[in-house]
Amino acid sequence: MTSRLKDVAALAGVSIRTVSNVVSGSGAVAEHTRAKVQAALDELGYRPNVAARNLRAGRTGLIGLAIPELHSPYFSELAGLVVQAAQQRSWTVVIDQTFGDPDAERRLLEGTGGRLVDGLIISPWALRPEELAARAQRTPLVFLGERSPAGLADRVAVDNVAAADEATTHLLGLGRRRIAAIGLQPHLHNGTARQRHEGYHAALDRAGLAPDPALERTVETLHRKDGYAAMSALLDEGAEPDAVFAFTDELALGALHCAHNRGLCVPEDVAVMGFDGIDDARYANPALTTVVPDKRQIAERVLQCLADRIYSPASVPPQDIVVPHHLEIRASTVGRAGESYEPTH
Amino acid sequence: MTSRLKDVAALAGVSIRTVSNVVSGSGAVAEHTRAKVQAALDELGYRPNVAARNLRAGRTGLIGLAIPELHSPYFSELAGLVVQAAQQRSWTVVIDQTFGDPDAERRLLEGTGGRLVDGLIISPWALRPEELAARAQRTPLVFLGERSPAGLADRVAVDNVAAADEATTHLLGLGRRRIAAIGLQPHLHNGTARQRHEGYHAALDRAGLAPDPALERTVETLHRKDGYAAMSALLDEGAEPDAVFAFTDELALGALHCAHNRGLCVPEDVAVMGFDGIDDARYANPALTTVVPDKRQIAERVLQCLADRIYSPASVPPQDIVVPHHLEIRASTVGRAGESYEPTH
DNA sequence: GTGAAAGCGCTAACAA
DNA sequence: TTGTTAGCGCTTTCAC
Repeated sequence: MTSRLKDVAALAGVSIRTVSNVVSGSGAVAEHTRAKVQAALDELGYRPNVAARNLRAGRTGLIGLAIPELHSPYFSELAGLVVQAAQQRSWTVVIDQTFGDPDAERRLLEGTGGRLVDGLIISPWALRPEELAARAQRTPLVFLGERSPAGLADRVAVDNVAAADEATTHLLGLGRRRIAAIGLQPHLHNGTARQRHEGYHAALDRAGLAPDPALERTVETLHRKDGYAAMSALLDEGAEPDAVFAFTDELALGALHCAHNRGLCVPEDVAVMGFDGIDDARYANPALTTVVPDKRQIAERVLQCLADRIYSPASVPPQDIVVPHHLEIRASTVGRAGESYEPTH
Repeated sequence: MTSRLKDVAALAGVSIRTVSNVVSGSGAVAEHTRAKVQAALDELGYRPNVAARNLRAGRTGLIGLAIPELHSPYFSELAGLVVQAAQQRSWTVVIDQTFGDPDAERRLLEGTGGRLVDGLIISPWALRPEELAARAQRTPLVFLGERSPAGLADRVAVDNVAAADEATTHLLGLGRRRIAAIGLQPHLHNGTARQRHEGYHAALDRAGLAPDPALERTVETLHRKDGYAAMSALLDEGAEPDAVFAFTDELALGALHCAHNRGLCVPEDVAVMGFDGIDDARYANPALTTVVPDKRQIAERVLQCLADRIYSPASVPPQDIVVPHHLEIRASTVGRAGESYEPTH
């Protein structure tokens, strides 16, 4: 069943070397010989053995993608794009889920798997910058998304502060004055929540509004249920928000569902917006206004960085790549006008 | 940087064999020696070379997961569970997206990658049963989900006919009589749509209702936008449905969004239900009634099958494993009662 | 244009 | 209990 180069060589009556040349397309082979070898190749249904190849080449052709969870729409969309982009570069992607577990992140950075991958893309979550720094020198590494300290390794992200500022400014522009923020994560050491929080404050500040602690909500994770719970608390505790800026779309969708269950009108009673630009947002009821990072470009740039690190021995200083984003305004903030919005792709 | 067994052996002043024993934990090593070796191991930061190991073992420790697209919630949830379950068995998962492309499916079945994976889990989409059969004999193979012909290889799926019947029966039980079906895919050769269609008919039949072609809608893909378009057409063409059974949750969410945009009340004017039990369904407005396959069990059984095929040379006849499902009844079909439903996890 | 052979790093059969 | 060594299948240098 499993035929090796040797078998093909024997059948074709040539040496192993010649078969190898035919398979790889390298080296010069006489047309006559090539045909003979190809016939043998086909007859035996030869498939190269990757393990042997890798051992020889010192590379595996695999790259790792470490994300908190595949299950969440933002990461699955991103992962899909990374897998696609990697394929174009003849890389195969191995996906690891860290579930926000610091030990899992640590293990991946240390490369426990034993040089399984040629490079690693990681979206850190629970690890402190110092610890990341200490471990970042093994395999080529790129920090992904908005949750990584700059200066340690290449990093690809959107400008979270600016984006959160724009989001908040959009709500302010609609005349909202009691804008809640859902998604603070003071217990985590990634910068995302902090940066979005900062942008939110900056916008309020420019509008001459003082931040109200009663309107700022901490969440444990970024799932819909946390958004739902935060919104419930906000309403129960009489914070009386007239708008909600959720730091992720999932949180926003949870908040939206809560508003719906409470019989509130969105956006009349309370406007809601999210961040991430996931597909669900477009089809929510009402459709959710959100900040959309250019995910395709994120995937592309991340792989570009990795390729540079893997193939170019010359060590360039860590790059900090900022990917564009834009606001997608829908019914959850502008109401009727957006209500009649017909989705297009 | 990259140290090999040989280096460790030299440093510890023992043979390569002893180091190997310490690393793998096999073989008996004197406590004294072990400590010495361990010290050397730590000092050099030794990491085994997987490629070499694989070459030796004749296995790569990788399994492939081929799905239409990672991007869709149903598949990303499933993929997340498969990755997790695989990890417990010390397997690493390589994800491939076929995007419903027959050539991509063909290539994967043929194992173009060259024995990269020890086994393959595939959710076929565009390939005909005959073709699947012809190619199914290379690496151990398990067909995943509801889209695979039985009898060719192991297969894990829910009972689609029964599930669709239950779904339709639920709507009939609410007094609905003009129940539309969204999600027919006569152009595809996978059985899913056909089976759900069959269950839908069976239920109508038992209720003494004749199927109305005007209520049955074909879709090109299973995305939300297709559900949206199908619902639009249904309404525009005056089919006057009082309920919609969408063959997937994504389609249902598209339909729901369309109903919302048209100002229809769900479920008063039209009840909507889906199939797949994705997380978005729970938080839709109104929350979506859906058929929930036990995804965790699907992942578990799929890996079990693969493990059996990979480790047991004895060739058992192909198994056809049916995984349980249940109806999750929410506001999109039962209205107010379910409206006050507070999500719990 | 083709063949012979070394060796990638590891495991395990055989020796001591 | 530990050392020596053959090969896993492939690529590639060196020789013809």
